[in-house]
Amino acid sequence: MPFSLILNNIAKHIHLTNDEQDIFTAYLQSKTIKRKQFMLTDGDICKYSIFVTSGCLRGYTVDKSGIEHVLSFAPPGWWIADMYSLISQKPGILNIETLEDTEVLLLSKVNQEKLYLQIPKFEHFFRVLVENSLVASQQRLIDSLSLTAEERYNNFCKRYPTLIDHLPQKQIASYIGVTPEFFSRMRSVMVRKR
Amino acid sequence: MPFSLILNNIAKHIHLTNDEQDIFTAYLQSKTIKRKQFMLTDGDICKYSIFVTSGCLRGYTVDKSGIEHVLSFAPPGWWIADMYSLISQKPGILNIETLEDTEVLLLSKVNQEKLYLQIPKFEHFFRVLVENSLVASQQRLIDSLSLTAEERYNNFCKRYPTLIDHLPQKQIASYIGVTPEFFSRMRSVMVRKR
DNA sequence: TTCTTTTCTTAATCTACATCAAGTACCCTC
DNA sequence: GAGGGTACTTGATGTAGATTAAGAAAAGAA
Repeated sequence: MPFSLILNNIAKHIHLTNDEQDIFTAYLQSKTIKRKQFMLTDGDICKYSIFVTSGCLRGYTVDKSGIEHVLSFAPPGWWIADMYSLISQKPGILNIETLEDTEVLLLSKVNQEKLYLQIPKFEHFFRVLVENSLVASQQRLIDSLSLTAEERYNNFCKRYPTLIDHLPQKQIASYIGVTPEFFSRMRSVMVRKR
Repeated sequence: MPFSLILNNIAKHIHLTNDEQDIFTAYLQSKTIKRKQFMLTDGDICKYSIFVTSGCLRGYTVDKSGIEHVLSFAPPGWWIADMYSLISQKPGILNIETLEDTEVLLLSKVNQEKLYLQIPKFEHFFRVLVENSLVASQQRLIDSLSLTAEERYNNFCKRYPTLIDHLPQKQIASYIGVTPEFFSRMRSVMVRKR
């Protein structure tokens, strides 16, 4: 069943009865997307929380000089959305794109709110989820203020071990906040150091 | 009454009966702190969410070169805590210090959890609060990746209009992520531009 | 008040990283 | 297996902001 990953994920934080599991999964919409497709683009209103069951996505913004900044990668078992737009239902600034062929489960904002009313435990689940995102986001902000590019790269390797050999270098460069040229040079220096 | 600010704050998101208000305020602990006192230091386990009723606090980390990085200011009406430590109950990395004589209300983690059980609406309230923090934190990360120091300063002025003339420049410099020297120079250039 | 400490300014020099440019190694697709 | 993107490398030069240093101004403490 395609739901085992998401249900195990939830079971880490709240216990659902079989009936509740059925209610929940009925609210989900399953989707398969080819690589390099957009699930959301700059200016869209974000209507869904996306849960990844296979493949990988990235969320990024484009600044006024046209440079892309990757905010997050979403390998299997992770959620991704434009939180600003999802909450406010105003046009967002995030682009969400598949990096390879990908399967996702969509939970619409409308269904998410029904879920809060029907099964209040989900308020708890999503609160915990958002708390963890907040901690990660704050830590990344601290890192970007206080670490060198090389240290940020080492942190990235720890945080996303499955992604390193699996992702174009320019995407990693964008995530840690340097140009692909500098990233390439930095890596060759790191290899020489050993 | 010292509770009107916090109750109005909550009323923006959930409705509480008079009884519920009483339960809630009974969980709060009121405190007055002189300026330059620490409410939390690096390595402490964070036991409280802090709500500011008057004065001002700042939360900052110190990196390995000894440089301080301000993560947030907390003027009246704002919450502040070391979220990582509060959630995990492990030693945190944040220092929380009063910038002037300050009055706060403390909600202990223990009481917060009792509140979730007794008045489940508070799950909703704190979920929304954390969601908003997450959006702000992500926006600040995007800003730090894509804007110049001058643009970040302009954003700061919009976000914290009450604080600008009221806060030592070095604190603002630390928040936007530059040295006090560079900040001073930048401001004099900005004045000349007009 | 005077003394001490902290904050702010200005200037010279330095560095991590960006930009521009050109070449090389890949895949994909037909 | 030839052509055309896209990804990666390497080098020369440019720049935002850091560092160091020293003096001026402001704010607390006594």
